[in-house]
Order: sequence, then C-alpha cells, then structure tokens
Amino acid sequence: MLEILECGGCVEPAHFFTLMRRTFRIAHLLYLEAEPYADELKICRLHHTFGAYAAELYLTRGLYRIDPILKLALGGVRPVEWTTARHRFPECEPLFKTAEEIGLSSEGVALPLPSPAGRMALLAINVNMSAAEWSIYRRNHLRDFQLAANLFHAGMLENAAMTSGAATREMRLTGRETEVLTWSAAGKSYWEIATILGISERTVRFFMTNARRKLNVVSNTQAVAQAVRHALIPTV
Amino acid sequence: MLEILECGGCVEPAHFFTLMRRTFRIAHLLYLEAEPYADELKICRLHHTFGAYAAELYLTRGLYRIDPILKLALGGVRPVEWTTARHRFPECEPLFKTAEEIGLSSEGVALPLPSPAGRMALLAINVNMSAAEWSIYRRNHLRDFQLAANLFHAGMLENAAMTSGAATREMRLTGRETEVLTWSAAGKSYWEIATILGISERTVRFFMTNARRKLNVVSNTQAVAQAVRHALIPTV
DNA sequence: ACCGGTACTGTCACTAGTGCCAGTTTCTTC
DNA sequence: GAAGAAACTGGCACTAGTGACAGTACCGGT
Repeated sequence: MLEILECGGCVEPAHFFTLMRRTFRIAHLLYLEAEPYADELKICRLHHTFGAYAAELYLTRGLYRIDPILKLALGGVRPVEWTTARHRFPECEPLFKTAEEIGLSSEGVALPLPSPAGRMALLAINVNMSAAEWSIYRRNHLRDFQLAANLFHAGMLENAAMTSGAATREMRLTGRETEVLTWSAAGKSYWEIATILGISERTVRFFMTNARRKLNVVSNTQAVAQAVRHALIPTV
Repeated sequence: MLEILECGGCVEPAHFFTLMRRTFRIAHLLYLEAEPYADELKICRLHHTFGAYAAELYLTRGLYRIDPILKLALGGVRPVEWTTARHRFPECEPLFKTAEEIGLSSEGVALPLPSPAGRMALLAINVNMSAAEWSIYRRNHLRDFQLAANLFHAGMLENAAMTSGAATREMRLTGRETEVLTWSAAGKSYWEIATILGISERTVRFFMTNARRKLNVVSNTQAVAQAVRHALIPTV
C-alpha cells in the first residue's frame, strides 16, 4: 500500500481512506488542511469518513473552535493521542461525550502534517478498540500511519498545486512587487523604498497597489502578512 | 527506540544519531533546520555525522547553494531519493563526484520536516549499500525513518522553544497586543479593531504602539511581518 | 504590427497611522 | 500595603498610506 502512495498513485481522499481502512484496523479517518485567519481557522480542505450526521453536529455547534485535538495537532509536530488531549483539557469533556453518544470511539491519534507557507494540516485516525489493545496496535503501526499520512498529504499538495495552477497564476507577484513588499515588511516607508530601489516614490506606490490588488487585500500590512504566510517574500 | 523518542527523551542530536546508526544500517545522518533568507538559506541548526573534512569542503565551496537534495527536500513534503535528485540535476554531478571521492556513498534519502512559521527542516540519511540492497532496505524501513525523524524534529523544536523562552520573555506580547496585531494582519484599521474588540480607537493605538516598541520595529506592517514570522500571532 | 505584461511617472483629495504629552482602574505578586 | 503589569482613555501635530484620475517606454510572443 505504501508503494502505491509513494508513486503518487493516490490523490483521491475516498480511495485513500478505503485503502487505509482495509489495510489497518481503523474506524474513521479525517484529513484537514487549514490556514490561520485572524482568530479563526480558514478550512482549505476537509475530508473524512465520520458521516453526515457527525459532521453536521460538529460544524453547527462550532466544536472545531474548542476541539483540543485540532488545537494540539495544528500547533505542534508531535502525534497527538486523543485520550491525552481529553485529559489535558477537561473542559472539553462534553465534546467527547457527544462523540461517544453517537457511537464514536475516543481512541485514536492525530498526526500533524505541517506544510510549507504557514498552512497546517492533520490526519486524524480513529480506532474502535480498547485502550490496552490500541496501545499495542499503535506501537506497531504508528510509523505506518505517519508515513502514509505524509505521502498522502504530499499527493494532495502536489495535486492542489497542479489543479489550482491557473488560479494561483492570478496572484503571482512580479519581481518589483515582491521587492517593495519585502522592504515594506522590513519597516521601510514608500520614500525609503524608492531611494533603495532607485525609482520614484510614485512607482513604489504603483507596485504596492498592484500587489494589494493581486493579493486581494486592503492594506499594505495585510498584504505583507499574507505574503509572509504564503512565503511569497523572503524572510529577513 | 521509537518509544524513547516519543517520550521526548532524546533531544541531543549526537545521541539520536548514535541511536539511529545502532538500530539501522545507516552510514551518516544530517539534520538541518533553516529559514529562507532572500535568495539564500539562513541555517538555524545543523547537526551531522559526516565529519569535519566533509563539512569543510561542503561549506567552503558553497555546495549548499546548489545541492539538489536540499532544494528538493526543503521545498517539498515527499521523501527525496538521493539518486533521483542526482539524475534530475545532471549539472550537479561534480557535487556527487566529490562526495564519492572522499568515500561517501550516494545512496540515501532526505526526509523533509516542515515546521511552523515558514521554517523548513530535513533529516538526510546516507547508507553504505548497493542500489539493489538499498531499494529493499528502504522499502522496509522508510516508515521507521519517517517516524523517527518526525519525533526527533518535534523534540528539537520543543527544546528550542524552552531554551529560548527566557531570552524571548522580554518581547512577549500581552493578550491585547496580540489581538490588535492579529486583526491588523487581517487588514483591519484602528477604528475597525476598536469596534471588534469593543474598546476605544485610542486604546487600540496604545496596544499597537506597545507592540511596536516591544518588537523593536517602526511600523505596524513590520510588526505584523515579524509577528507572523515568529508565530507570535495565532497559528490556531 | 499588434497585444499583454512589466516597469515606470505624475497630481489630488482623503484617510490611516505615528509619536508625543497626559491620565485611571484593576489585578496579581511580594 | 506597596510595586508592577496590564487594560483602558484623551488630545495634538505630523507623516505615511490609499484610491482614482491620468500617462510613457520596453519587451516577448501569435
């Protein structure tokens, strides 16, 4: 199975999930790709096998805002054990209770899949076994999960880069636009940037305006924030 | 061994390398953490077992600037096979020839370890075996390498966060400062932020001024750029 | 020869951000 | 009970950024 993934043969989430469930004793899977936006998360891609009812419950109650598993996995690098998250955030007990009520197990692990450009992703794995059983199973197969998750994630990213190539082309910045954003991120004013680049201040404004339009933002500050997050400008 | 890593017991690179070489048939290891800096790479952390002579050669000749393995691994998510990189970049043949001359094998794999906040890292694994042998060994143990790399990387990041915590404490932002920066990064003006937070516009300016002073920057734009890069404003 | 994209320059009116001065209140911590 | 940090508020002078109007010059591609 891992060979299939490695050759980039599986970019269909449903297919990947089926493969995983057939290969391992996995009850449910969830793949989430998101980027931070103000104090919320902008969900870029979400695939799972929990079914419509659970998803409905999860979204309408805004549970993704308090889910400790999301918080830990999207913030870190280390695999997050569901029960660990549960114990560390007792105030989220209702969330787990709700999950149990609709027949979902509370055993599982969430694998952080950090991506370039400030985006974050995770693959959550939910199993239907006792704590003792899971402890052993996990020890044996965590490495498989991790590799499979990484390869699937890589496939998803590559696929996204290919299909959204046209959409991304719209917001590709020119050399000068990148330069003025970079200097702006370094705290330079229009006048200073003009002096540095040896062009008129008006031209700097022109490039910056174009950059704002392309990035679809309303201020230089927002443009720089977005550019840094999307790695459109070099780090100083 | 993986259990040791998972418990965060191994944050000493030399120790980790020894453990890996004892457990697997690995010749050499290299761990690199870097962030993009203009068109160069700023190396944040570098540990390896290649010895002083190889490192000297590598650094003095500026080989890290052309090394295709670095380029592929720091840019992607998928494991990079050394021989694949070699074939795809024939112009880098001298690099591999040099490596062979000083007795290094050309078989191995580089595992990208993307981190939060735009940084990138990789663990390169170098083995001393034939292509056929490596092909089989790799198939069996890539998942072990991947998990070990992830756990070690997680340990390194956590360790870094702890040790640099004291130095960074001076410029720790308060809750409100973080909030106004976050909304500013989202393109909101002072007036809008004041409305959102339910405080006066003057107070927003006050927090922003404090944030600028703490971050030692001259504009909101620069403050936001720095905050995004250093992950001072919510990534979750 | 024309077109689209990039690089470049200009003015005007308006809004937003910056640095400086000055305060009060509430809470934790020693 | 004193000290400090954090959250909050006001005004004034000045500079910087923003949007909308307008242009010219150069280069590579069908």
